[in-house]
Amino acid sequence: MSTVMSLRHALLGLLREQPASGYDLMQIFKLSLGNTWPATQGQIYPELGKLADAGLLSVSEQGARGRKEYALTEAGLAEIRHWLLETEPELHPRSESLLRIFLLGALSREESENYLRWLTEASGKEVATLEAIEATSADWPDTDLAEYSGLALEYGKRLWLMTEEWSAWAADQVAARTKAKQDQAERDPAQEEEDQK
Amino acid sequence: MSTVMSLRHALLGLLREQPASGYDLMQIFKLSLGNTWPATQGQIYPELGKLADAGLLSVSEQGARGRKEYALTEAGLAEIRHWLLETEPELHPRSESLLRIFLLGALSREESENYLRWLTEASGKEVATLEAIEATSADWPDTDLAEYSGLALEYGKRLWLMTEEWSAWAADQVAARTKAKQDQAERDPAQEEEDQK
DNA sequence: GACTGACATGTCTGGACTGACAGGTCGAAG
DNA sequence: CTTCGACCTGTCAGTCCAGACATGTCAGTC
Repeated sequence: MSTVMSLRHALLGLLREQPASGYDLMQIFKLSLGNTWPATQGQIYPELGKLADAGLLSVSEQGARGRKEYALTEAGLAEIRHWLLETEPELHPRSESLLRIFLLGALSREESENYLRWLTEASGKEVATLEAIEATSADWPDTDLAEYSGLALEYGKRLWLMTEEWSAWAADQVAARTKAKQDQAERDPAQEEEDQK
Repeated sequence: MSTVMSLRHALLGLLREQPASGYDLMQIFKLSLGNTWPATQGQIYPELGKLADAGLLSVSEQGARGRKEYALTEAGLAEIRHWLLETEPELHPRSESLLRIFLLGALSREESENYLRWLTEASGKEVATLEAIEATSADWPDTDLAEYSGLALEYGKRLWLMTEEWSAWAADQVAARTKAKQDQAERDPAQEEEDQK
Protein backbone atom coordinates (compact mmCIF):
# COMPACT_ATOMS: atom_id res chain seq x y z
CA MET A 1 0.00 0.00 0.00
CA SER A 2 3.00 2.28 0.08
CA THR A 3 5.28 1.89 -2.93
CA VAL A 4 4.14 3.88 -5.98
CA MET A 5 0.61 3.57 -7.37
CA SER A 6 -0.16 7.24 -7.46
CA LEU A 7 -3.43 6.88 -9.30
CA ARG A 8 -4.80 6.18 -5.86
CA HIS A 9 -3.56 9.54 -4.63
CA ALA A 10 -4.78 11.39 -7.66
CA LEU A 11 -8.29 10.05 -7.02
CA LEU A 12 -8.18 10.84 -3.33
CA GLY A 13 -6.92 14.32 -4.14
CA LEU A 14 -9.74 15.06 -6.55
CA LEU A 15 -12.34 13.78 -4.09
CA ARG A 16 -10.94 16.12 -1.49
CA GLU A 17 -12.59 18.98 -3.34
CA GLN A 18 -15.99 17.37 -3.63
CA PRO A 19 -17.68 13.97 -3.83
CA ALA A 20 -17.93 12.52 -7.32
CA SER A 21 -18.73 9.38 -9.27
CA GLY A 22 -16.33 7.36 -11.35
CA TYR A 23 -17.82 8.92 -14.43
CA ASP A 24 -17.32 12.43 -13.08
CA LEU A 25 -13.74 11.62 -12.25
CA MET A 26 -13.11 10.41 -15.77
CA GLN A 27 -14.24 13.79 -17.12
CA ILE A 28 -12.07 15.63 -14.65
CA PHE A 29 -9.10 13.51 -15.60
CA LYS A 30 -9.63 14.30 -19.25
CA LEU A 31 -9.84 18.03 -18.65
CA SER A 32 -7.50 18.78 -15.84
CA LEU A 33 -5.24 16.07 -14.53
CA GLY A 34 -5.09 14.18 -17.81
CA ASN A 35 -1.78 15.67 -18.90
CA THR A 36 -0.24 15.06 -15.52
CA TRP A 37 -1.56 11.64 -14.69
CA PRO A 38 -3.52 9.92 -17.44
CA ALA A 39 -6.04 7.33 -16.30
CA THR A 40 -8.61 5.20 -18.03
CA GLN A 41 -11.91 3.65 -16.94
CA GLY A 42 -10.28 0.29 -16.73
CA GLN A 43 -8.22 1.62 -13.90
CA ILE A 44 -10.49 4.12 -12.23
CA TYR A 45 -13.47 1.90 -11.46
CA PRO A 46 -11.57 -0.98 -9.88
CA GLU A 47 -9.42 1.46 -7.93
CA LEU A 48 -12.45 3.27 -6.52
CA GLY A 49 -13.79 -0.07 -5.39
CA LYS A 50 -10.55 -0.97 -3.67
CA LEU A 51 -10.29 2.41 -2.00
CA ALA A 52 -13.83 2.11 -0.69
CA ASP A 53 -13.09 -1.39 0.61
CA ALA A 54 -10.01 -0.06 2.36
CA GLY A 55 -12.08 2.66 4.02
CA LEU A 56 -10.29 5.56 2.32
CA LEU A 57 -13.49 6.46 0.51
CA SER A 58 -17.14 6.04 1.35
CA VAL A 59 -20.12 5.78 -0.96
CA SER A 60 -21.87 9.03 -0.11
CA GLU A 61 -24.82 8.68 -2.43
CA GLN A 62 -26.39 6.22 -4.84
CA GLY A 63 -28.05 7.96 -7.76
CA ALA A 64 -29.85 7.03 -10.93
CA ARG A 65 -28.37 4.62 -13.47
CA GLY A 66 -26.39 2.86 -10.79
CA ARG A 67 -24.42 6.00 -10.12
CA LYS A 68 -22.27 5.75 -7.03
CA GLU A 69 -20.87 8.91 -5.56
CA TYR A 70 -17.72 8.57 -3.51
CA ALA A 71 -16.55 10.89 -0.75
CA LEU A 72 -13.18 11.16 0.95
CA THR A 73 -13.03 9.81 4.49
CA GLU A 74 -10.73 10.88 7.31
CA ALA A 75 -8.57 7.86 6.59
CA GLY A 76 -8.40 8.93 2.95
CA LEU A 77 -7.21 12.39 3.84
CA ALA A 78 -4.64 10.89 6.18
CA GLU A 79 -3.37 8.74 3.30
CA ILE A 80 -2.86 11.79 1.06
CA ARG A 81 -1.00 13.57 3.82
CA HIS A 82 1.09 10.49 4.50
CA TRP A 83 2.02 10.21 0.85
CA LEU A 84 2.98 13.86 0.58
CA LEU A 85 4.84 14.13 3.85
CA GLU A 86 6.40 10.76 4.47
CA THR A 87 7.14 9.14 1.15
CA GLU A 88 10.09 10.27 -0.88
CA PRO A 89 9.32 11.97 -4.19
CA GLU A 90 10.73 10.21 -7.23
CA LEU A 91 13.12 12.77 -8.69
CA HIS A 92 14.29 10.62 -11.59
CA PRO A 93 11.30 9.16 -13.35
CA ARG A 94 11.65 7.31 -16.63
CA SER A 95 11.95 9.88 -19.33
CA GLU A 96 11.12 8.81 -22.83
CA SER A 97 12.18 12.22 -24.14
CA LEU A 98 15.65 11.89 -22.69
CA LEU A 99 15.99 8.32 -23.89
CA ARG A 100 15.27 9.53 -27.40
CA ILE A 101 18.07 12.06 -27.11
CA PHE A 102 20.51 9.37 -26.03
CA LEU A 103 19.62 7.27 -29.05
CA LEU A 104 19.76 10.07 -31.59
CA GLY A 105 23.14 8.78 -32.71
CA ALA A 106 21.31 6.04 -34.58
CA LEU A 107 20.03 8.65 -37.01
CA SER A 108 21.91 10.71 -39.52
CA ARG A 109 22.83 14.22 -38.44
CA GLU A 110 20.16 15.72 -40.66
CA GLU A 111 17.52 13.48 -39.14
CA SER A 112 18.66 14.34 -35.60
CA GLU A 113 18.56 18.01 -36.34
CA ASN A 114 15.10 17.66 -37.83
CA TYR A 115 13.88 15.89 -34.75
CA LEU A 116 15.23 18.65 -32.51
CA ARG A 117 13.69 21.34 -34.70
CA TRP A 118 10.39 19.54 -34.53
CA LEU A 119 10.68 19.45 -30.74
CA THR A 120 11.32 23.19 -30.68
CA GLU A 121 8.12 23.76 -32.59
CA ALA A 122 6.09 21.33 -30.48
CA SER A 123 7.35 22.99 -27.29
CA GLY A 124 6.29 26.38 -28.57
CA LYS A 125 2.80 25.04 -29.13
CA GLU A 126 2.69 23.65 -25.61
CA VAL A 127 3.61 27.05 -24.23
CA ALA A 128 0.84 28.64 -26.27
CA THR A 129 -1.68 26.08 -25.04
CA LEU A 130 -0.80 26.69 -21.43
CA GLU A 131 -0.97 30.44 -21.88
CA ALA A 132 -4.43 30.04 -23.34
CA ILE A 133 -5.49 28.03 -20.30
CA GLU A 134 -3.98 30.64 -18.03
CA ALA A 135 -6.00 33.35 -19.71
CA THR A 136 -9.23 31.60 -18.77
CA SER A 137 -8.11 30.93 -15.22
CA ALA A 138 -9.08 34.38 -13.96
CA ASP A 139 -12.62 33.21 -13.36
CA TRP A 140 -11.66 30.01 -11.60
CA PRO A 141 -13.16 29.52 -8.16
CA ASP A 142 -10.96 30.42 -5.22
CA THR A 143 -10.21 26.88 -4.02
CA ASP A 144 -7.01 25.23 -2.90
CA LEU A 145 -7.02 23.09 -6.02
CA ALA A 146 -7.24 26.19 -8.19
CA GLU A 147 -4.42 27.89 -6.31
CA TYR A 148 -2.07 24.94 -6.62
CA SER A 149 -3.19 24.32 -10.19
CA GLY A 150 -1.87 27.81 -10.85
CA LEU A 151 1.53 26.80 -9.53
CA ALA A 152 1.48 23.65 -11.64
CA LEU A 153 0.51 25.70 -14.69
CA GLU A 154 3.47 28.00 -14.17
CA TYR A 155 5.72 24.97 -13.86
CA GLY A 156 4.42 23.63 -17.16
CA LYS A 157 5.00 26.96 -18.86
CA ARG A 158 8.56 27.20 -17.63
CA LEU A 159 9.24 23.58 -18.54
CA TRP A 160 8.13 23.97 -22.14
CA LEU A 161 9.86 27.30 -22.52
CA MET A 162 13.04 25.67 -21.30
CA THR A 163 12.52 22.75 -23.69
CA GLU A 164 11.96 25.12 -26.58
CA GLU A 165 15.20 26.97 -25.88
CA TRP A 166 17.19 23.87 -25.20
CA SER A 167 16.08 22.03 -28.32
CA ALA A 168 16.86 25.04 -30.48
CA TRP A 169 20.31 25.18 -28.93
CA ALA A 170 20.79 21.42 -29.35
CA ALA A 171 19.76 21.55 -33.00
CA ASP A 172 22.33 24.30 -33.55
CA GLN A 173 24.96 22.19 -31.83
CA VAL A 174 24.26 19.26 -34.11
CA ALA A 175 24.28 21.48 -37.16
CA ALA A 176 27.57 23.06 -36.13
CA ARG A 177 29.16 19.68 -35.68
CA THR A 178 27.87 18.50 -39.00
CA LYS A 179 29.56 21.43 -40.62
CA ALA A 180 32.80 20.86 -38.70
CA LYS A 181 32.89 17.28 -39.88
CA GLN A 182 32.29 18.33 -43.47
CA ASP A 183 35.12 20.84 -43.32
CA GLN A 184 37.39 18.20 -41.90
CA ALA A 185 36.39 15.81 -44.65
CA GLU A 186 37.31 18.38 -47.28
CA ARG A 187 40.72 18.76 -45.75
CA ASP A 188 41.19 15.00 -45.46
CA PRO A 189 39.06 13.21 -48.07
CA ALA A 190 40.13 9.74 -46.88
CA GLN A 191 37.96 10.19 -43.80
CA GLU A 192 34.88 11.23 -45.68
CA GLU A 193 33.24 7.87 -46.17
CA GLU A 194 33.48 6.89 -42.53
CA ASP A 195 32.07 10.18 -41.28
CA GLN A 196 29.02 9.95 -43.48
CA LYS A 197 28.00 6.55 -42.18
CA MET B 1 5.78 -4.69 -30.81
CA SER B 2 5.11 -1.01 -31.34
CA THR B 3 3.31 0.65 -28.43
CA VAL B 4 5.64 1.77 -25.62
CA MET B 5 8.10 -0.61 -24.00
CA SER B 6 11.12 1.56 -24.37
CA LEU B 7 13.40 -0.67 -22.34
CA ARG B 8 13.72 -2.54 -25.60
CA HIS B 9 14.97 0.57 -27.34
CA ALA B 10 17.30 1.49 -24.53
CA LEU B 11 18.96 -1.91 -24.82
CA LEU B 12 19.18 -1.72 -28.59
CA GLY B 13 20.63 1.77 -28.32
CA LEU B 14 23.35 0.73 -25.91
CA LEU B 15 24.27 -2.26 -28.05
CA ARG B 16 24.65 0.06 -31.00
CA GLU B 17 27.89 1.30 -29.47
CA GLN B 18 29.36 -2.12 -28.84
CA PRO B 19 28.36 -5.72 -28.12
CA ALA B 20 27.77 -6.49 -24.44
CA SER B 21 26.37 -9.09 -22.09
CA GLY B 22 23.36 -8.69 -19.84
CA TYR B 23 25.70 -8.16 -16.95
CA ASP B 24 27.60 -5.44 -18.78
CA LEU B 25 24.37 -3.73 -19.64
CA MET B 26 23.30 -3.73 -16.01
CA GLN B 27 26.48 -1.84 -15.09
CA ILE B 28 25.96 0.64 -17.88
CA PHE B 29 22.40 1.21 -16.78
CA LYS B 30 23.54 1.88 -13.23
CA LEU B 31 26.16 4.39 -14.32
CA SER B 32 24.78 6.15 -17.33
CA LEU B 33 21.19 5.54 -18.34
CA GLY B 34 20.01 4.71 -14.83
CA ASN B 35 18.62 8.17 -14.13
CA THR B 36 16.89 8.29 -17.46
CA TRP B 37 15.54 4.80 -17.76
CA PRO B 38 16.00 2.56 -14.69
CA ALA B 39 16.05 -1.16 -15.39
CA THR B 40 16.64 -4.24 -13.28
CA GLN B 41 17.98 -7.71 -13.99
CA GLY B 42 14.50 -9.11 -13.82
CA GLN B 43 13.72 -7.13 -16.89
CA ILE B 44 16.96 -7.04 -18.79
CA TYR B 45 17.64 -10.76 -19.13
CA PRO B 46 14.21 -11.81 -20.37
CA GLU B 47 14.11 -8.83 -22.72
CA LEU B 48 17.48 -9.72 -24.24
CA GLY B 49 16.19 -13.21 -24.84
CA LYS B 50 13.08 -11.90 -26.55
CA LEU B 51 15.04 -9.48 -28.68
CA ALA B 52 17.39 -12.25 -29.78
CA ASP B 53 14.42 -14.48 -30.63
CA ALA B 54 12.94 -11.66 -32.68
CA GLY B 55 16.19 -11.27 -34.59
CA LEU B 56 16.89 -7.73 -33.39
CA LEU B 57 19.97 -8.98 -31.56
CA SER B 58 22.35 -11.84 -32.21
CA VAL B 59 24.53 -13.71 -29.75
CA SER B 60 27.92 -12.61 -30.95
CA GLU B 61 30.04 -14.53 -28.50
CA GLN B 62 29.70 -17.09 -25.74
CA GLY B 63 32.24 -16.55 -22.97
CA ALA B 64 33.11 -18.06 -19.65
CA ARG B 65 30.54 -18.53 -16.86
CA GLY B 66 27.77 -18.80 -19.38
CA ARG B 67 28.37 -15.26 -20.54
CA LYS B 68 26.44 -14.39 -23.67
CA GLU B 69 27.44 -11.33 -25.58
CA TYR B 70 24.76 -9.73 -27.71
CA ALA B 71 25.27 -7.62 -30.78
CA LEU B 72 22.85 -5.40 -32.65
CA THR B 73 21.65 -6.74 -35.98
CA GLU B 74 20.51 -4.79 -39.01
CA ALA B 75 16.92 -5.45 -37.99
CA GLY B 76 17.71 -4.08 -34.52
CA LEU B 77 19.10 -0.86 -35.94
CA ALA B 78 16.06 -0.57 -38.16
CA GLU B 79 13.85 -0.91 -35.10
CA ILE B 80 15.63 1.96 -33.32
CA ARG B 81 15.28 4.13 -36.37
CA HIS B 82 11.66 3.18 -36.73
CA TRP B 83 10.97 4.08 -33.11
CA LEU B 84 12.73 7.43 -33.39
CA LEU B 85 11.33 8.44 -36.75
CA GLU B 86 7.89 6.94 -36.98
CA THR B 87 6.45 6.67 -33.51
CA GLU B 88 5.15 9.74 -31.81
CA PRO B 89 7.05 10.95 -28.74
CA GLU B 90 5.01 10.98 -25.57
CA LEU B 91 5.03 14.65 -24.60
CA HIS B 92 2.89 14.26 -21.48
CA PRO B 93 4.25 11.44 -19.40
CA ARG B 94 2.91 10.74 -15.93
CA SER B 95 4.55 13.22 -13.61
CA GLU B 96 4.61 12.36 -9.96
CA SER B 97 6.17 15.73 -9.18
CA LEU B 98 3.30 17.61 -10.77
CA LEU B 99 0.72 15.40 -9.12
CA ARG B 100 2.22 16.29 -5.76
CA ILE B 101 1.82 19.98 -6.55
CA PHE B 102 -1.84 19.48 -7.40
CA LEU B 103 -2.44 17.76 -4.09
CA LEU B 104 -0.56 20.26 -1.96
CA GLY B 105 -3.88 21.72 -0.82
CA ALA B 106 -4.27 18.73 1.49
CA LEU B 107 -1.44 20.12 3.60
CA SER B 108 -1.32 23.23 5.71
CA ARG B 109 0.29 26.26 4.13
CA GLU B 110 3.38 25.86 6.27
CA GLU B 111 3.76 22.26 5.19
CA SER B 112 3.31 23.16 1.54
CA GLU B 113 5.89 25.88 1.78
CA ASN B 114 8.31 23.51 3.47
CA TYR B 115 7.87 21.00 0.71
CA LEU B 116 8.60 23.61 -1.93
CA ARG B 117 11.66 24.84 -0.03
CA TRP B 118 12.89 21.28 0.20
CA LEU B 119 12.43 20.92 -3.53
CA THR B 120 14.46 24.06 -4.15
CA GLU B 121 17.31 22.60 -2.17
CA ALA B 122 17.07 19.17 -3.81
CA SER B 123 17.08 20.80 -7.26
CA GLY B 124 20.20 22.73 -6.39
CA LYS B 125 21.92 19.49 -5.48
CA GLU B 126 20.89 17.93 -8.78
CA VAL B 127 22.41 20.86 -10.65
CA ALA B 128 25.63 20.44 -8.70
CA THR B 129 25.74 16.73 -9.44
CA LEU B 130 25.29 17.26 -13.14
CA GLU B 131 27.95 19.96 -13.19
CA ALA B 132 30.33 17.55 -11.53
CA ILE B 133 29.61 14.97 -14.20
CA GLU B 134 30.09 17.57 -16.88
CA ALA B 135 33.51 18.45 -15.47
CA THR B 136 34.70 14.88 -16.01
CA SER B 137 33.21 14.64 -19.49
CA ALA B 138 36.15 16.37 -21.15
CA ASP B 139 37.98 13.08 -21.39
CA TRP B 140 35.05 11.11 -22.77
CA PRO B 141 35.65 9.31 -26.03
CA ASP B 142 34.48 11.04 -29.17
CA THR B 143 31.49 8.79 -29.93
CA ASP B 144 27.96 9.57 -30.98
CA LEU B 145 26.71 8.40 -27.61
CA ALA B 146 29.05 10.82 -25.86
CA GLU B 147 27.98 13.70 -28.08
CA TYR B 148 24.29 13.13 -27.51
CA SER B 149 24.89 12.41 -23.83
CA GLY B 150 26.29 15.93 -23.70
CA LEU B 151 23.01 17.29 -25.06
CA ALA B 152 21.07 15.23 -22.53
CA LEU B 153 23.31 16.50 -19.74
CA GLU B 154 22.63 20.08 -20.72
CA TYR B 155 18.91 19.33 -20.74
CA GLY B 156 19.17 17.94 -17.23
CA LYS B 157 21.04 21.00 -16.01
CA ARG B 158 18.49 23.37 -17.46
CA LEU B 159 15.63 21.31 -16.11
CA TRP B 160 16.88 21.35 -12.53
CA LEU B 161 17.87 24.98 -12.69
CA MET B 162 14.34 25.75 -13.84
CA THR B 163 12.91 23.61 -11.07
CA GLU B 164 15.06 25.36 -8.51
CA GLU B 165 13.87 28.77 -9.61
CA TRP B 166 10.26 27.75 -9.97
CA SER B 167 10.02 26.08 -6.57
CA ALA B 168 11.58 29.09 -4.87
CA TRP B 169 9.03 31.28 -6.62
CA ALA B 170 6.18 28.93 -5.72
CA ALA B 171 7.21 28.83 -2.07
CA ASP B 172 7.17 32.62 -2.03
CA GLN B 173 3.72 32.61 -3.59
CA VAL B 174 2.39 30.31 -0.90
CA ALA B 175 4.02 32.37 1.82
CA ALA B 176 2.57 35.58 0.42
CA ARG B 177 -0.90 34.11 0.33
CA THR B 178 -0.55 32.84 3.86
CA LYS B 179 0.24 36.34 4.96
CA ALA B 180 -2.64 37.81 2.98
CA LYS B 181 -5.06 35.43 4.64
CA GLN B 182 -3.72 36.29 8.08
CA ASP B 183 -4.14 40.00 7.45
CA GLN B 184 -7.66 39.42 6.28
CA ALA B 185 -8.36 37.38 9.40
CA GLU B 186 -7.20 40.24 11.60
CA ARG B 187 -9.56 42.58 9.87
CA ASP B 188 -12.44 40.13 10.09
CA PRO B 189 -11.92 37.79 13.07
CA ALA B 190 -15.09 35.80 12.32
CA GLN B 191 -13.36 34.24 9.30
CA GLU B 192 -10.29 33.19 11.20
CA GLU B 193 -11.31 29.72 12.23
CA GLU B 194 -12.35 28.69 8.76
CA ASP B 195 -9.18 29.97 7.13
CA GLN B 196 -6.94 28.08 9.52
CA LYS B 197 -8.56 24.74 8.81
C1' DG C 1 42.56 -25.93 -0.15
C1' DA C 2 38.91 -22.85 1.51
C1' DC C 3 36.90 -18.50 1.22
C1' DT C 4 35.45 -14.28 -0.77
C1' DG C 5 33.95 -11.10 -4.14
C1' DA C 6 32.97 -10.02 -8.67
C1' DC C 7 30.99 -12.23 -12.64
C1' DA C 8 26.92 -14.10 -14.80
C1' DT C 9 22.29 -16.00 -15.68
C1' DG C 10 17.88 -16.62 -14.83
C1' DT C 11 12.72 -17.22 -12.45
C1' DC C 12 8.54 -15.77 -9.94
C1' DT C 13 4.99 -13.11 -7.68
C1' DG C 14 2.25 -9.49 -7.64
C1' DG C 15 0.88 -4.87 -8.83
C1' DA C 16 0.06 -1.27 -12.47
C1' DC C 17 -1.51 -0.04 -16.85
C1' DT C 18 -3.60 -0.14 -21.76
C1' DG C 19 -7.08 -0.92 -24.89
C1' DA C 20 -10.91 -3.33 -25.98
C1' DC C 21 -15.08 -5.25 -24.81
C1' DA C 22 -19.72 -5.59 -22.68
C1' DG C 23 -23.96 -4.13 -20.63
C1' DG C 24 -27.39 -1.06 -18.95
C1' DT C 25 -30.29 3.62 -18.06
C1' DC C 26 -32.31 8.01 -18.75
C1' DG C 27 -33.90 12.40 -21.31
C1' DA C 28 -35.05 14.68 -25.26
C1' DA C 29 -35.80 15.34 -29.98
C1' DG C 30 -37.87 13.83 -34.06
C1' DC D 1 -42.82 5.82 -29.80
C1' DT D 2 -38.45 5.17 -31.25
C1' DT D 3 -33.97 6.32 -31.58
C1' DC D 4 -29.89 8.68 -30.27
C1' DG D 5 -26.57 10.54 -27.39
C1' DA D 6 -24.99 11.22 -22.94
C1' DC D 7 -24.68 8.86 -18.67
C1' DC D 8 -22.82 5.05 -15.87
C1' DT D 9 -20.81 0.77 -14.42
C1' DG D 10 -17.86 -2.72 -14.93
C1' DT D 11 -14.49 -6.94 -16.81
C1' DC D 12 -10.67 -9.10 -19.22
C1' DA D 13 -6.31 -10.31 -21.77
C1' DG D 14 -2.00 -9.06 -22.25
C1' DT D 15 2.15 -6.26 -21.21
C1' DC D 16 5.32 -3.95 -18.26
C1' DC D 17 7.82 -3.60 -14.37
C1' DA D 18 10.00 -3.84 -9.39
C1' DG D 19 11.93 -6.53 -6.02
C1' DA D 20 13.08 -10.70 -4.28
C1' DC D 21 14.79 -15.11 -4.84
C1' DA D 22 17.68 -18.94 -6.74
C1' DT D 23 21.83 -20.78 -8.93
C1' DG D 24 26.27 -21.36 -10.33
C1' DT D 25 31.41 -19.94 -11.94
C1' DC D 26 35.89 -18.06 -11.99
C1' DA D 27 40.15 -15.48 -10.01
C1' DG D 28 42.78 -14.27 -6.44
C1' DT D 29 44.34 -14.53 -1.75
C1' DC D 30 45.15 -16.18 2.79
